[in-house]
Parts: sequence; structure tokens; C-alpha cells
Amino acid sequence: MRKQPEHRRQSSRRPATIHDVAKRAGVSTATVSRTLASPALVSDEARGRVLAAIKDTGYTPNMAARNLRARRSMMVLVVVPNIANAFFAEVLRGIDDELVEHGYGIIIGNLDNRPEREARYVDLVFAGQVDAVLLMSGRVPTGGGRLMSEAGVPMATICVDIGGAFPSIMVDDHKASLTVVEHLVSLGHRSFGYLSGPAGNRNEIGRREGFLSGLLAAGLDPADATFWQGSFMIESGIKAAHEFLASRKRPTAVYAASDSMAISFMKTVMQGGVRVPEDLSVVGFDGIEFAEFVTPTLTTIQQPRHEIGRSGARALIEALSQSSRPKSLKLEAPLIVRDSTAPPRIASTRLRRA
Amino acid sequence: MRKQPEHRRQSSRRPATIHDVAKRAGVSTATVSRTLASPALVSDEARGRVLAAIKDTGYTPNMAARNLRARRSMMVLVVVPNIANAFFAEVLRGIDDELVEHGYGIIIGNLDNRPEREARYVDLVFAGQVDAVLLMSGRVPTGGGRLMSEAGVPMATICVDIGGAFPSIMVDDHKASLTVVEHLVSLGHRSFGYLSGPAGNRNEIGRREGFLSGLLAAGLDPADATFWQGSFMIESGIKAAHEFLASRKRPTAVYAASDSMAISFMKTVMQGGVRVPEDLSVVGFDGIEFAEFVTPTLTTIQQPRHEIGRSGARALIEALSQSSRPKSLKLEAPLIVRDSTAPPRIASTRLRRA
DNA sequence: GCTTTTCTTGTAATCGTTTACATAGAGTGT
DNA sequence: ACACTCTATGTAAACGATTACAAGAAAAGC
Repeated sequence: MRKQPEHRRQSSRRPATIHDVAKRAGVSTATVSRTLASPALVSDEARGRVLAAIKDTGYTPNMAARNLRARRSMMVLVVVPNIANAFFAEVLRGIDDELVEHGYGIIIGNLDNRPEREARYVDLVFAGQVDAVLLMSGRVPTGGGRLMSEAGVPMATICVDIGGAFPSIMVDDHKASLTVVEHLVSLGHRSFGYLSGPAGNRNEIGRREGFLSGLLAAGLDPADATFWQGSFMIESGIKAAHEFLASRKRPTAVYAASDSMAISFMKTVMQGGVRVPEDLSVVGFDGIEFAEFVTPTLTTIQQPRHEIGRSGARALIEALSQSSRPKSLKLEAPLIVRDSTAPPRIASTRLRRA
Repeated sequence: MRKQPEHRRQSSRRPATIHDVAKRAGVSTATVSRTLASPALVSDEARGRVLAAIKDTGYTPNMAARNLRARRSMMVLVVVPNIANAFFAEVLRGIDDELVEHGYGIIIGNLDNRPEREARYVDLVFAGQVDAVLLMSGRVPTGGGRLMSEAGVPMATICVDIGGAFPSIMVDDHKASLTVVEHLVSLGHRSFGYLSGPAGNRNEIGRREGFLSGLLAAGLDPADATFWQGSFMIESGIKAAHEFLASRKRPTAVYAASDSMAISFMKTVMQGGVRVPEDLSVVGFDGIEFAEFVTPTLTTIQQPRHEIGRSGARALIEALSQSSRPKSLKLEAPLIVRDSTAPPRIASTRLRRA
């Protein structure tokens, strides 16, 4: 069981270091470092030699060393509940756009909907491997008995509201829901169904309350509305649809708290013989790409996903440069009216095709 | 313009280091390090004290320091052409699943379809910030006059074939195309259309050749087929559809080299009055989630995206541990038959609804 | 009891940067 | 000619881990 010699990967020659450059240029490592970090401090002559040496050697500063010395990593951890979720992809793009501009990189923390995966990323943060954290999961990750938020790095949540004093960048759920109800009411609807998100979820709460406020504002009694318990996921839309089909009391408009539910709900009731939008109007929430491609195309609240990501990243960058806490932000989410909503049949038969 | 004192972020007390732990436990830093890396070398008694001290101080090893010393980063760079593309999300999940098991993290390199973004990630690799690279873009990233592949880190491409001696983990395009044609032929189709990917693209070439081979195998003349030049993207499906609608010679089955094109093609010809699958069968390639939700649901080749990601990551891990090159791999891609394909009308009217 | 082996532990070098401090030379003002 | 500022550079100490090597103590062999 002899020990291997320490450097065994000599096959690929090791990359040039600042020492190699310094030697070749005939200067000290300090001058090389300065040439890169603050060129004004270096004479034209020396700078020229250093740059030439850098080119010759193909030198790239070693990040681990730089980060160790500078005590920062130029990396941001983005915690996503499930990377396969199409909704997050565009948000990630927004984050990336902003971060790249400021020289930061993205480390993806994919929880894959398994809380036990949180620990790994808690460690990452405590290990100083990232300078800031953007959270898209529904709670503060924990692991080894500590909360990620205790690590002392700037942190913000986006898309979700996890309560507490946590800075969050998201859409105004309440306000968006209001516009949904207003739209449906203006079409002539009077009987509503609401397909909810998971009980207790803060986004769900905001959307539901907006829905209820909307009913009240229209002079309707929330008690007359039908409620189905959902989970934001596809399956719960199917389940609710079956309940809808089995029920005698059918609202003329259903508002689902997510597009996934809206789409699966719509598809399932249509298979049950219900025509959308003739017999039933359906509205979703999120504005996923899908929504434009289903038949009929889905009326929904468009979350400005790219903008959310970008704003979230920007909030972190600001907090980083001012060493302050990130600031919360509520964004506007427009209602996109498509083909899944129309005047109800009974109330306005004459208006159809007008 | 006075200089700031060096440590200005004293607001959040700095994290515990190995020295803090050593002092508290009354041992040397070497013993602390050994307690973590190879506990067998440490006496029970010392180990106990060290572990207690670690718990007390909340110590987490600093990664930058560890990486600097160990000359590795435990990070893998994944270069994606466009992170917002739903296709890649599931692949990423597969990659993540495998990497997490081996203690590696993911750094996302999002090119956002802009080649100028490549340089940043070339630097990252040369800077030793990642131990390996997984490429999903169509070419080897370049920047500052050097190729990413010259950095000497293990590298493989997944999903795509960029030619050369590059290890690739992907689906057998040729074989998959064959099964598409076989399926359509078995339904009774005799006249075909092919909606291609971008000219010269290696995946496109494989799929096209498979298509042609299939025709020949069925005793058909490829010269009778209709070809539309596409780009894998949505718009080119729409464009091809308009050409289809304007043409007198309409094949009874169209095979598109991507789902995006298949879906937009299908939707557009349907708006033009063509019924799918009654008048026209449509097949796609990729198996994106969408494909299941369009109307009619799309028959397509299902790329095992999760498995591709996982295998790609595994190939890298293997190469890393054996300090060898990653090995290429071709995966099976099944045909998923859905509602967009049916026997052609003319040829088999009697068979319909049978 | 003396040598040899085994087990623990500590010392200090190392990884590749950045940067506070020191220094040397040139320029400036009187 | 002297004191003083500036500019350009080098020296060396961090940053926080890992680990080769040395060394002391305890156990084992004869």
C-alpha cells in the first residue's frame, strides 16, 4: 500500500502560474498582479512585457487562490426546487443575464423536491463557496442543524414568498388575482371555481385572497364559489377536473393558481365533454410557455420570469456592493387574455360570435 | 482617497477556520484535518475533542483553500446553448443526480445562443475553476484565441454530435429515424416529407440519413419525398407549414427533426384546414413535455434526457477517477406513438376506426 | 533491558494569489 | 543642495486548508 507520489497528473503539464509570468517578464509577481488588477500603477514598459508574457504562457489566474486571498468566490448559489420545471428555466436566464454582466457565475442548487438535498448547499454556503444566495424554494434550506440564512451571506427569495423578514422579489399575487376576477366578471361570469395551491403556501394565500377580494369587489358572495384543493402540480388539476365533472354544481369560470393545474384541468374536463371556452372559462397563473400551445390557448397571469430573475440578481449585486441587505420588490404581472376565456353561455348567448 | 482597512466586513463575524477548531480542541491543525479526512489516524480521545470543537464553532472547511491545495474544485461546468430551453432542463437534472452522488457541484455556463459568451467559460476552465466540462452546445467554446478543449480537463458532449474525436453521449439519431419511417410505413404511408434541422448540423445529418435509409428499406425512392429546410426552431415549422399548404404535392406523413418544428408545423397546417392525423400524420423528435399536451398529442422519438445527462456525468466521473478520456456512448431512443399518426386516408379508408 | 515496530501527534512547507509596507530613484520647490 | 513628494517596483505576509516528514511515546519482540 505504497503512497502515490504527490503529483501524479503530470500527463497534462500544469497551467502557468503568476510566477511563470513574472519570471518570463523579468518582474515580480506583484507587478504581474497589478498589471491585471490596476494597470495604472504599472509603467507602460513593464506592462507591455507582462502582457506579452501572459500571452506567451497562456496564463489565467487561478481562481481558488484568488478567492482564498480575496475571501470571495464570485459565485452565486441559486436554489431551485426542481431544475426540470420549465417555469424556472426562464428565471434562471434572467439571473444569469444580470450576474454575467457583473462577473459572477451561477452554481445551481437543485433540490429535486427532496429536502434532504438542502444540507449539501447549506455546507456550500458556510464553506464560503458562494458570495450570495437566491432562493426559489419554499423555505430556508437547513442542514446539520443550521439555517442557510445564518451564514451571513446576502440572500433573497424570488418567485416565492416564504414570509418572515426575508427580502423577496416576486409578483404581486393578490393584485394579479384581482385582475383575473375582474376579467371574468367583465365577461359576464357570476359563478366561480378556484383550484388552489398547497394549503399554507404563501403564494397560494396571496392568490386566494386576491380571488376572494375580487369576488367581494364584484358584489359576489365567496361562499357561492367552489374550491378544490390543489398542489400547483399537474395531477391535482386532473383530480379537480374529475370532481368538477362529477358535480352537479358547475361554475362557469375556473381560476387555477398555476398553469400546470389549469392546463391539466382543462384538458381533463374537455375529455369529459365540456367545451372550453363555450361551456367553461379557464384561467391559469404563471404564463408558462405551454400555455400558448394548448388548445384552446390559455388565458393566464404572465409572470415576468426573466425580469424576476434579473431583479433578484440585481438586488443581490446591490447588497453585495453596499454590504447591506437586499431589498424586496413586487413586480407587475399582466393578464394575458387568450382563447380559454369567453362570456358564459347562458348569460350571453346572443353575444357569442358577435 | 485613503485606503480602507483590509477587513471591512467585520459586521458579520468571519467564519471559524481550522485554526479556531484546533485551538479549541487543544490539538494541531493537522489533527483536525485528519479527523475529517482520515479519522482512523486519530485517537478516539482527540477525535472526540475535535468533533466537539467543530460543533461548537460551527466550522466548515473553506473550499477555496482546500481546492487550492488539492488542485481540484469539485465542480463541473455544464455549457448549455440556452438555459431557457425546456429540453435541457431534464438533462440537467440527470447530470445533477449523478454529480451530487459523487460530491460534485454544477456550474452552469449559459451561452444564451450568443457565441461571445463562450470566452467567459473558457477562462473559467483555464483558471482551474472546474474539474470537467459537459458540452451541450454545438461546438467547442473558444475565447482569447484558445479552445476550451485545450485546457486539459476531461470533456464530453451530450445530446449533440460535434464531430471530431470528441467523446459524445447521445441518442442514435440514425437508428431512431429508421424506427420513425418503419412506423409510418407500417401504417400504410408511402409519401413522405422531411422537415430538416440546420444544414451541416451533425444531428441533422444523422436523422436525415436514418430517414433516407428507412425509405430505401421500404423500397421507396427518396427522390419522391418532399424536403423543407428547417433549423430545429419553432419558426421554421411555421414556414414549412405554409409551404406545405401552398403546395399541390402533399405527402401523407411528415417527419420533423425536432418536436418544436413538428408542433408548430402541425398547429399551422391545422389552422390551414388540414386534419391531423386524418389527412396528415406528423412525427417529431426529442420527446419534449409539450409533445404530450398539444392536440393531437405528438408521436415522437423520446430522447432519454435524464439518462443522457446522467450517463454524460458518469462518463466524466469515470474519466476523472481514472485520469483517462471519457468514453462515447449511444443510447436507445424509443418511438412514442401518440395521436398525431394514423393510417393515411386514401390508402386505407376502410381501416379507420377499426 | 534494549531494539524495533506501531500509533499519535506536531511542525512546517505548499498551493497561487493579493496587497501592506518598504525602498529606490526621479522630479520639484526653495 | 536639501527636504519632500511621486512613481514604480520588489519583498514578504497573509488567505485556510492538506500532508510529507520528524519525533515522541507506547507496545512488542527477543
